[in-house]
Amino acid sequence: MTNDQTLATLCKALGHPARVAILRHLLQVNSCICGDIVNILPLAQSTVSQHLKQLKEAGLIRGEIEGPRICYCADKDRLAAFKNLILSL
Amino acid sequence: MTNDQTLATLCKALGHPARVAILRHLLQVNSCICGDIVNILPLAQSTVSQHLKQLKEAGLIRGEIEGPRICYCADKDRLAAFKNLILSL
DNA sequence: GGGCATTATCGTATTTTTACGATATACGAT
DNA sequence: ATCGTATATCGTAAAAATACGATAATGCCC
Repeated sequence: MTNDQTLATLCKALGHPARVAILRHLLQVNSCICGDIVNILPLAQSTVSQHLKQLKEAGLIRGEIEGPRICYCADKDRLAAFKNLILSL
Repeated sequence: MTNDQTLATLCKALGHPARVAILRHLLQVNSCICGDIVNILPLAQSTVSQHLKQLKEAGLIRGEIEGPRICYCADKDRLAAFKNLILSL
């Protein structure tokens, strides 16, 4: 994957306000909540799950199984790499 | 427009490798070429024109009429604002 | 094991994006 | 005025994104 493609992929992942909001929230609350995101956003649970999947596929967040629930958190290394790619423009 | 929405809009504009390539090229060649972009990318002229339109609508590039051709250049202020929004994450 | 809570996935409808060719528009040059 | 070049726009087809409800899957607790 070229740098341009990586950058485009990461940008695309953040190319929706809901996903920006999700990432920002995960960065704020260091403890990784998940169902709370559904409560915060005005979207159905399945829609939030889809957005989470897209962020996960882009590598911006990770999800760890924790009992019956899944605990998401931001991948700060990946975010840092994203910032560097943007700054390289 | 909230910060999240602005960030999402800018990210969406760069959420395609062709548009990343266009922006990067405009930043490299300070003189604003246009038809050259069509030669560089493996895309039809109309498709390139559409990508330019999206970048222009996001404010990342500007187009100035220069005789029969239109001269595009990157909007460095807007790009700087984008970088700041990303860094604020 | 049965029920409860949490999350993912499926199916689907609607909208948006992407890409192209064809056509229109604008301008300089002849 | 006509031609050629450069760019935008239109029309359209195919693919992808977005959103939802319904359903499945997972794991705790009784």
